[in-house]
Amino acid sequence: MSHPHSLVHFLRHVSFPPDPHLLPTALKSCPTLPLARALHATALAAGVARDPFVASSLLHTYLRFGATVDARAVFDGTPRRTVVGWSALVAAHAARGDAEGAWRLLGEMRRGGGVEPNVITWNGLVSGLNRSGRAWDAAAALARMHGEGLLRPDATGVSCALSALGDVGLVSVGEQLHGYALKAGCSADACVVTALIDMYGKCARAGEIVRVFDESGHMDVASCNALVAGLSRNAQVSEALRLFREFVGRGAELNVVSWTSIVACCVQNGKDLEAVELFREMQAQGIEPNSVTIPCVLPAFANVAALMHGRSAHCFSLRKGFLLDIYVGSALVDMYAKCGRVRDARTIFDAMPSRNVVSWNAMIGGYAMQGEAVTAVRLFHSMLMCKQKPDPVTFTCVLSACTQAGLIEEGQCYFEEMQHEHGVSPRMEHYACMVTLLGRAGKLDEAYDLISDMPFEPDGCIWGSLLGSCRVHGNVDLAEVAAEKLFHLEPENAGNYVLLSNIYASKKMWDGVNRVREMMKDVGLKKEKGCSWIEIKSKVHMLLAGDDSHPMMTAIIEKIKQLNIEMRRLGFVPRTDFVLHDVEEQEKDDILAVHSEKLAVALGLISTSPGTNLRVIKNLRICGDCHEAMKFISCFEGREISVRDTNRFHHFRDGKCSCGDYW
DNA sequence: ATAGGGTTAG
Repeated sequence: MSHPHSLVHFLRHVSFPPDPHLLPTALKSCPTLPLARALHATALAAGVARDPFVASSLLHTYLRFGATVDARAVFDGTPRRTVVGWSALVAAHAARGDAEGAWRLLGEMRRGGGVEPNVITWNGLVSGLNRSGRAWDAAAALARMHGEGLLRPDATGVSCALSALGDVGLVSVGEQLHGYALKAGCSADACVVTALIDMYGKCARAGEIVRVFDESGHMDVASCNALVAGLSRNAQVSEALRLFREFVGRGAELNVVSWTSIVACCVQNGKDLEAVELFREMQAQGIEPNSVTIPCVLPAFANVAALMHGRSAHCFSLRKGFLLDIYVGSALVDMYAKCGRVRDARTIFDAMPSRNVVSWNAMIGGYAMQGEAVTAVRLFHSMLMCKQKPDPVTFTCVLSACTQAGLIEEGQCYFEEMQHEHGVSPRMEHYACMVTLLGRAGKLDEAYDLISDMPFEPDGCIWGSLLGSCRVHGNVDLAEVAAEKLFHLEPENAGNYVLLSNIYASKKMWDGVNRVREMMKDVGLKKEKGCSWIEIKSKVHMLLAGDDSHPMMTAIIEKIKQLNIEMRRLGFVPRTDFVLHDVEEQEKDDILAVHSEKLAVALGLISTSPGTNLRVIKNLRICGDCHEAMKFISCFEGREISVRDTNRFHHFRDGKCSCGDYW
């Protein structure tokens, strides 16, 4: 039966009536709805459509293609309408999210058909509603099943309902169901245990998930997986890793879902290098990644710019046919864009068989990150032409593109259009983009007015953006306003004090400088550790500011010293004003020397052959001094260097940067 | 005819 087409061909062209024993087999493997209809016509012509086996096959085949009307017509023509057919119809309506239709059928079967629903009918209803995202209806259906007093929900129904409750965060109902499962004696069922772990995990009850798992007392792989996912959701990455290692050690039969879960867990909790390592280990264990694993691991490659790993995931996906998958495609677009290969990203994007809002956002965001604002905006218009509805993320991408390129009127235009033409209310990040857009262009008062008119409380990013712009344009008054808010919102953020101090210093307002310095002594400051990644010969190196643990650190420092001498000789002046002011003047050079992006570039210079391009990723924004230094190094060493900071890409070449120093 | 676990953009 591997060639249904030939079978259909046979059935249509034989000169004697088709065998009712053959039709169900043909229907079972029938690949399309039109062919099913053709087979139905054949059956009618041959007078066998009412044969119980043929009719049942027709019913299920129509339901498989979602053709509920055809299915119902066939069912009504059936001599004896049994609970099996009714159940299938109810489940199909529920699975399409048609709760009302499903309930109507349930009533019809009892009154019109004189058939009582059984536990399978109810379970099918709960399960279908759950899968179609009608969580409330699913919970209500289970409650009613219980309320009817005739049927006790079994493990299947409880599992489905728990799954639905987790999705909408109805933990109190979930707890009641947990209690029912204990009473009904199905709380040890493997599916119920897994569903409980899943439900508690989605409702932020990290303690409960471990308790349920421990009490279950046996190692079911799906429960293990739910546990890892639950811990991941609740940011307990070390606990998840510890348990995963324990499962491996105890010889649990972990599958591709288990490995995908732990990889996803690491990626979602900022442990990119661990994710890369686990992905490698999974394959060493003989578990082959599938089309879910790939989009899980790709962000890890993107975050540390592991282009070679990303490329091999691309090739693997190509061989496996995963490029047809919208998740895989979107994640590849994002990965290439974040590795600075926006053209490769575009190739993937153009070849995708279908695109959703995530795919478009990834591509538009990719251009924005490159500072290719015009292309980003053009693509946004193509998106609208393709009838793809934009979402809040789309506008974050479009507005940030405008910000990078100083497209002020355009940005303001999209900010208006977003609200009035696309019905997207501005969120914090949209205001942050607008404040940056106006502030960079020197329209500080307009930026301040916008903040004042915000319908909700501005956060630290908003005021931080204003403060940064005040630094660029030397506005002390607004800087003091912004800084006061920031000292309140994020008192431990060292950068804010430094910025304000720098603004005072640039105006020679030494009283202000001293005042800020005093404040810094009083509060416990937290500086986020600068961290950069560079991929050299398929290996990703991580370099931390002020950390000398890299095995090649002596050579790296030597290289930086040598570069500093050359820079000095050629008239390059270090921008020491980007350093914290609580550092003695003579130390400033040394502090600057260990910014992580410089360590990464130095390592790249001494580990690759002359002329090789270098790609560095950094967890903070690049500082002005490093920006100048990169320009110099690109020229002096004859290298192309790209640095992706939290904001965008900087491509250094022949002493110039692609951002045109506007950042 | 019904069941539980992993996925992409900012």
